[in-house]
Amino acid sequence: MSAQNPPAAESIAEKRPRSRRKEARPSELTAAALELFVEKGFAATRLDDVAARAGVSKGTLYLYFDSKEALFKAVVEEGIVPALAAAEQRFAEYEGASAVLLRGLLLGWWQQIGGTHLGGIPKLIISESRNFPEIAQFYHDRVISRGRSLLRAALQRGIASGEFRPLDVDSCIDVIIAPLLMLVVWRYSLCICGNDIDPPRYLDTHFDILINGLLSGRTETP
Amino acid sequence: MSAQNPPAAESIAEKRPRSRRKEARPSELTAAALELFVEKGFAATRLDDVAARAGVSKGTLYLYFDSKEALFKAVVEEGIVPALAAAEQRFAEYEGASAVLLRGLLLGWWQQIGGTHLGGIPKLIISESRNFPEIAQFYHDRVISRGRSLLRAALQRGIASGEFRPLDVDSCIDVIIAPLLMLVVWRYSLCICGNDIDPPRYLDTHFDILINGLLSGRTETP
Amino acid sequence: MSAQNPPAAESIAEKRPRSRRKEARPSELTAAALELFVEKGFAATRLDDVAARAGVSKGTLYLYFDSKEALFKAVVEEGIVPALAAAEQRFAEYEGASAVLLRGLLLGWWQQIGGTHLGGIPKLIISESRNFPEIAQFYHDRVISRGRSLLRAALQRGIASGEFRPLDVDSCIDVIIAPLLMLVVWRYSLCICGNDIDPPRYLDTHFDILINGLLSGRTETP
Amino acid sequence: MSAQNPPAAESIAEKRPRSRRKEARPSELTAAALELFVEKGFAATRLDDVAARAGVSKGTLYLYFDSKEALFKAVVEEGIVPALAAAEQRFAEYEGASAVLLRGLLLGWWQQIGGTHLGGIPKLIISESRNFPEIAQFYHDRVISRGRSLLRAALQRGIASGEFRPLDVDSCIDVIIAPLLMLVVWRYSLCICGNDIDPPRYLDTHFDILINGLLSGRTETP
DNA sequence: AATGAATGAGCCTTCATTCAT
DNA sequence: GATGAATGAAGGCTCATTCAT
Repeated sequence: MSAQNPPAAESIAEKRPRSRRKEARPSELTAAALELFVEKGFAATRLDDVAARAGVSKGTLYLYFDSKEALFKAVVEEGIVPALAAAEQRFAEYEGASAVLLRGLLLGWWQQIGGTHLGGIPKLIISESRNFPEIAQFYHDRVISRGRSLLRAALQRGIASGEFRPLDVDSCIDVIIAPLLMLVVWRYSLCICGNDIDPPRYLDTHFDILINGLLSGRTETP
Repeated sequence: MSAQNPPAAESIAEKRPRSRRKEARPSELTAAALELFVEKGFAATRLDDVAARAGVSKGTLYLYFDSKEALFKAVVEEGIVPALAAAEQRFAEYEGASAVLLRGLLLGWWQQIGGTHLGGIPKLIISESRNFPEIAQFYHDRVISRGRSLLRAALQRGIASGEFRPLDVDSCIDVIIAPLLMLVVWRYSLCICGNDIDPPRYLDTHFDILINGLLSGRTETP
Repeated sequence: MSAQNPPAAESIAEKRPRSRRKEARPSELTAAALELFVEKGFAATRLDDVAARAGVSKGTLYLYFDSKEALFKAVVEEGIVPALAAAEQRFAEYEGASAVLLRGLLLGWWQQIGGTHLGGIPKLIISESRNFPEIAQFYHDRVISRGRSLLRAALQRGIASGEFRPLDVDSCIDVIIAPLLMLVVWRYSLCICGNDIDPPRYLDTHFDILINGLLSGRTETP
Repeated sequence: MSAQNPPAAESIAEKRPRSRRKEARPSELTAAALELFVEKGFAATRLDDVAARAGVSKGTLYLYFDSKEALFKAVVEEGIVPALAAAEQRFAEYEGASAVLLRGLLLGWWQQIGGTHLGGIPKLIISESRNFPEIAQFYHDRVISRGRSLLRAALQRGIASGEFRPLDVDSCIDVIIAPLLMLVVWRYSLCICGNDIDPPRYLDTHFDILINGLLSGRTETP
C-alpha cells in the first residue's frame, strides 16, 4: 500500500483478479474446452472438467456460454474461423502458378490448423456430427462450405489458365481434401496404436500425386 | 431329453429354435449392436435399444458380453475381418496391369465394404478409438495393417514393372486410402448437413488423379 | 413350503417382493407423490423425496413415469377422475328434487375429494397452474370441464322443472363451486395460521344460502 | 454538504436523484418484485429478473433485503395493508340498507383490489403459504382477520335490523368471501386454459344468490 | 438360459447468495 | 452504496449394470 511495501509485480497482477479475468475469461474457457473436446470428444467431455481445467466453478461456464453446445461453437468460431479467413486473404492476394497456389493453400491449412492442436476439431466434428446435427450444420456452414469455395476457386483458376486438366471440379475438391482430413483423423484416432504417419512426407506424396494428376499433359512431374 | 421323457409336442417345437437360438444369439446381438453403433456411435447407443432390436431382454446381453465395451469389441471383431479376408483372396488371384489391379482393389473395397453397411465400422473405429485404445489397437493389427500390406504389394508390383513412378510407397498407401476412408466417414457423418457426395463420380475422379499421378510420365491417363 | 413350515403370512408376502411389487408399484409411487405434492406443491417436490417416501430409488420412478409431470398427471388420473366418474354415475341414476340432487353432488364432492387428502390437488392446481400450464390444461380438460358439465346439468334440470329461478347458469356454476374450492384452498394454505373453518357448518351455510338463493321465490327454505 | 465545500455542478445534479433514489429504492424493488411474484409465483421468480426490472444489479437487492424470502415479506406488507385500510374507511362512513352496504363492500373490494393488479397478492399468499407459514401468519393477522371483522359487522348489522335471516355469521363470512377470492384465484391461475369468467356477470350472480339467500323470507328478490 | 425390475452414480443446467472491487 | 463475477448446492433425468425370480 505504501512505498515501503511495494507489492511484487505478480502481486499487482493478482490484485485485480476479477477485472483482469473478466476479459480473459471467455478465451480461458474455450482454451480449456478445446483441449478436452479434442481429448475426449464432445459427448464425453464433462463441463465439470472444463471448468476445473480453466480453474473456475462449473457455474461460471454458464456466465459466458448458454450451453455445452454454445461453448463448442465458440471454440470453433474462435479457433478455426480466423485461420480460414486468413487463408481467404492470402488467396485473394496471390498471383502466380495455380499449382503453387494450391500447394500453398493445403500446406497453409496444415501449418495453421491440421498440424496444430486445432486439428482435433475436424476430427471431432466427424466423430460427433451424427449425434449432434446442429453442431455439424454449424461447422458445415461456417467452415466446410467456405473452405470448399476457396479450393473451387483455386481449381477453376488453374483450369481456366490451362494449367490443370478440365476435371470435375466438385469431386476434385473432395478428393483433394480427403488426404488432409485423413491426416488429422489419423493423428487423433488410430495414431494411438503406434502406426505413425510422417506428415511432411505424407503431404509431399499427396501433393506429388495430386499435382501430377491435375496438370495438363506434359513431360515429367517436377 | 431321453426317449423315456418325450417332451410334449410344443416343447419339441420350441426346442429346435431355442437351441439354434442359443448358438446364434451372440451374432444376433452383435448384428443388432452393429446397426446401432453405426447409427448413433458408441456412447449414444443404449443397451436397451440393442436388446430391443435383437428381441431379447437387456439382462440377456450380459449373459454373452461382460460390458458395453466387450460388446463393442465383439462387433468389430465379427464384422470386419471376414470382409478383409475376402479382399485378400481376390488380390491373390489377379493377374494383369497394376493400374487395373489397383483400381480393382479400391473399387472392390467400395463394393464389398465401404458402400455396404459395413462401411460404418471404419467410421466407428475412427470416432471411438480415442476412448477405446484397445479397440483401436485391435483394429489396427487385424485390419489396417493387413489392408496396407495388400496395397503395398500392389504398388510395389507396379513400380517393379516400371508401370508406376518410383514413389515413397508407404506414404502412397495412406494417400490412396484416404479418399476412400473419407468417403465412408462422410457418408456416416457430415452427409447429414445436405452436402452430398456422389460416390461413383468421386471415385472416378480419385482414380483419375491417382492413376495419372502414379503412372510413369507419358501420353494420357488410361 | 411343507405343512411343517408354514411361512407366516407376511413371510409369504415378502417372498415375492419383486413380482408382488410390480403390480403395486405405480400406485405406491403415486401415493407417495400425492402426499408430497400436496405437502409442498409441484415445483418444490423433489423426485428424490418421492422415491424415498415410496422406498425406491430415484431411477425407479422413471420406470413407471416419463417425467415429473407425467407422475403428477397419474396422481390426478388415479385420485380424482374415478371420484368424478362415480359422481356422474350417481347423477345419471338420480330421481328426485333438484335441490336435493345439487346438495348431494356438492356434499359428495366434499366427502370423496375435498374432505380427503385428495383435496390438496385442486389447491395444488390453483397454485401451480401459472408455471405449469400443461398441467393446468390437463386438469381443466379432465376434471374441471367434466365437473362443470355435471353442475350445469343439475341446474338446468332444476330450472326446467321450475324448481330453481332462471339464473345465468354458467355464472351460477362458478359461484356454486367457489365456496367449495375455497374450502380446500383454505385447508391447504391459510389454515396453517390457526384460523380453522368448521367444514360441516360452513357447508351447511353455503347450501342454505345457495338453495335459498336458487329456489323460485316462496315461503321459507326447505 | 456545507457552503464551504460546494460540490461541483455535476455532483449536485447527481446528488438529488441519488439521495432520492436511496429512499425510493426499497419500494422500487418491491414493486418490481410484486409484478414478478404475481406473474410467476415465488419459486419461479428469479432475483436476476427482479433486479433487472428494477433497473439495479442483483447484488443491490441484498443491500436492502436479507434474502428472497425477506423480499417476499416486504412485498406483501407494503402492497396489501394500505388497500385494506381504505376499505375500512369507506365502511365506517356508510349509512343505509345492509344489503346495499354488503353489496357495496364486495363490489368495492373488487374495484380497489381484486380487479386491480393487487389481486395477485391474495392468490400469491394462497399459493405460497404452505412453504412460507410465517407469511401466511402475517397475512392472516394483518389482512384476513381485519377483513372478516368488516364483513361480520355488516352481517350483524343486517341481522340486527331484521333485514337478514339469522344465519351463522362466521360461516357466512367465509361463504360470502369465497366467490370473490375464487375470482382472483381464477384470474391468476386457471384462466390460462381458456375458460374465461366474466367478472361483472359472475359478481351479479353471486350478489343475486347471496342477497336472495340472506334476506328474511318474502316475495321476490329486490 | 432368460427376464426385467431396481439401482445409483453421473451429467447438464439453474439460481440464491457472496464478496472483491 | 453499488456492482456483477463467481460460487456451489441442488434437481430432473439417463443408463450401464446387477440380481432375484
